[in-house]
Amino acid sequence: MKVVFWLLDVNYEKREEIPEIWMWGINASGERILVIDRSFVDYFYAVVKEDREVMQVAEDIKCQHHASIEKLEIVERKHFGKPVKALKVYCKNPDETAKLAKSLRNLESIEDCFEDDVRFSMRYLIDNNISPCGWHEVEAFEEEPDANVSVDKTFVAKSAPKASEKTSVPKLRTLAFSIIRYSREGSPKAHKDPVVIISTANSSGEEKQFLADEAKNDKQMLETFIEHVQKFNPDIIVGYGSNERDWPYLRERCKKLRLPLHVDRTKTEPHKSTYGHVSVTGRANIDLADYADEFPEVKVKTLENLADYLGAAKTEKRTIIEEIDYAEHWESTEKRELLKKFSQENTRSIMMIADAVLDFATQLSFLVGLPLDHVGTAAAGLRVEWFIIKNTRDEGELVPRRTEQPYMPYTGGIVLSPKPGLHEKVAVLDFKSMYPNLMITYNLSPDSYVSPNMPEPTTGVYVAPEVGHKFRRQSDGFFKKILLQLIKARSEIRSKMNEFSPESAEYRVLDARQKAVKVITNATYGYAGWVGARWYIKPVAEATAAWGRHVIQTTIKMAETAGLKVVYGDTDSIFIAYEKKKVEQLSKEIQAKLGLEVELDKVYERVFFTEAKKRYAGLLSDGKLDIVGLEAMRGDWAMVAKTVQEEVLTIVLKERSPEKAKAFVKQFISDLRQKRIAYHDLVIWKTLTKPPSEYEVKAAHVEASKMLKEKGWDLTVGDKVGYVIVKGSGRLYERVKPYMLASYDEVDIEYYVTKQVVPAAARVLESFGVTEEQLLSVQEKSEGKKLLTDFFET
DNA sequence: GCGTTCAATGTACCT
DNA sequence: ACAGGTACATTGAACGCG
Repeated sequence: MKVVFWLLDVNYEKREEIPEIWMWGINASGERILVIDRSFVDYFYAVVKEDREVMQVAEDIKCQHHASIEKLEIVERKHFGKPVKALKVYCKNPDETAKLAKSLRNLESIEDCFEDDVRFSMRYLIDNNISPCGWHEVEAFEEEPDANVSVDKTFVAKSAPKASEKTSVPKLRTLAFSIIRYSREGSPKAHKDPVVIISTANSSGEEKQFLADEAKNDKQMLETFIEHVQKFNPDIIVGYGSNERDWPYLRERCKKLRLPLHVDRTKTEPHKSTYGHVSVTGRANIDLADYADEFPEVKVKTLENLADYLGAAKTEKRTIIEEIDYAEHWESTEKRELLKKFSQENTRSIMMIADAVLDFATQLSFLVGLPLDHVGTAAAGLRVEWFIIKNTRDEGELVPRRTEQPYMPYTGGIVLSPKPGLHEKVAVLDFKSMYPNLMITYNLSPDSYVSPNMPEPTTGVYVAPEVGHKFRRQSDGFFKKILLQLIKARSEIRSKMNEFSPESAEYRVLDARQKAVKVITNATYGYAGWVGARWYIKPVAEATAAWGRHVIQTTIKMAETAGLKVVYGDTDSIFIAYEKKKVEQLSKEIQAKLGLEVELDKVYERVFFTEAKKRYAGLLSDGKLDIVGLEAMRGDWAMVAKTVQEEVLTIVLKERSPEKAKAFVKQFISDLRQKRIAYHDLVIWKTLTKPPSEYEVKAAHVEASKMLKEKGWDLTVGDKVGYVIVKGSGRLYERVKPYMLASYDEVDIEYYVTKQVVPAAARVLESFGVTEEQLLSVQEKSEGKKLLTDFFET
């Protein structure tokens, strides 16, 4: 019978020594099904040395390793575009593929072995062109389901599944959860500290909370929670920080309580995979923290901040309870209610983020071919890499091994020094997807690179400016093929989007898909220059950047020749005085001369530059302000400084009144000194980028993290530390306190005045002759009427 | 011995 | 654990002065 299913998860099991691929899916009628394929045989490639007789080498190996080799084929493949003869070695036991490859690699007749590092289940997906989060068809027969497997039906595949045309996404059951752990002092430890609250919410709109008993025993609660998961039987489980915190804690806690944490579909427990995610067999476990980078506007990526950004704040003002106060809240009858409410709110926030992110996650998984639970934890470079692996199969290109490479930096894009001050009517012209298009135009790819010791092809080469790297003109490299395919796909998706209303499910899915395509397209250049890339060839990235410099420099010259003043530019954009006709004409000329598309990205009514690069603010015709690079956009400045700077920019750009801005700043400083500003707005957040012991100099946020550690609160690399500066003497790092451990009275307000608010404001106002001293002076005359004495203020 | 100078360190941003 | 280019605050040792 023909079975059609949408692939949710895949894993590999071995039953009676037979390797099985298990595909967990959903069929068109919404049944949860398992499709088992017992026919797939793992393999790897052994590339034979050029001077060796391939047949002979094959015979020798077959004899020598007949016990572990299922079969052996002689094949033609490519390695960085170069044709090679290889043996495709099929292995009886997938668990021993790498071992066998390792021993063959030592053979004198073998150059190297490849793809033994592609895991069995990924091998299966790639070879059969199966995409997670996509629909497939398979000839199969139904089998009696295993008692330990919770699905509606189980099938055994008679042949490999085939991708289907269907592009919809089935209705998925999603369960969100968050936990509250009780700890009297410091970070909770699973061996002693119980989980006291688990809050859940699901895609059917139900919310359920589980509580420990009065003696804080959590065993029964955990049991009920596990039952609840099984009963709802979700396809997707979402949490925030769940891979690093919740799952490991629940696992350890359950182990201690001798309770099997059976939340999956096969009665096994969540397990940490090599990719860093926690895998729940038969479901997709997703840690939404892995998608927090999708929201760069949110600087401190707490659950609350993300939810607020996504619109939670509009509905209701929540009370945030710090982890440090959980125990106290649990102990008090009234406060416990607040804690319960807070916990449920957290889960609601998780659901909200899931709504904002899951379409994208699904489409990314479908595009790059990594299972839904892997794709989130996979770093950008690995997402690109799996996409390449999936899409170079038909090329016959072997997947290179990851090798240790020396890091050699190279020159990147050009940044122009801005013309400081205010400018009226400035157009921003930029090249559409400049790097991907350069890679297409000049065939920049790992397999089309012509190294200095290679003979130049008769059909000619492209020679990159400045750096001189050569790439063959004829026969497209796989980067070019892939990028063309991606760009075409995106424009097709975007035109299809027009057929639907922006509110429809179809539109949402398509939008998520075009976003996924864009992400992979734009990351390809970065991938090319990444030393850790399997297909790392430095000249590919270096030549791309060199062509980019050539293009932007040519563009600048053409603009100037056309009589257009260039005010600023960065990598793939130029800011020019806006003269409609001339700019339109220029765009056409650039397109004709360079073969790349330029776009009039925006026109600023007015734009402000300091002398620094990468920092400016522009006013758009709809009254919106674009602030770029300045303190107001940074996460490591106190809110007081950011809001003041934003207001200053607004006044200066909209009203052109530095005087008014100055008055505003002075008023604000006065308010600040009178403590009329929220304590929260004084907190400074900085990331701990390495273990505290590895810092070479003392730093405020590191000292703050040490103080937290003293109190038992562990922070790990990547965490943000929130601190305030308190009164006292000595270096800054000697006057720091974690914000939860300090009070307003201790705060050194003058630090915030002189080192946060004034510098942020002066960054803008100094261009207009307003000095830091003037902002700090108390008796300044208003309305801009300056007295002689104003110039002598200190 | 003390204040000043400046390269190094560290973080976060832009395209 | 995608690239390079850039700004800026703070540290801490070298430096200059006397």
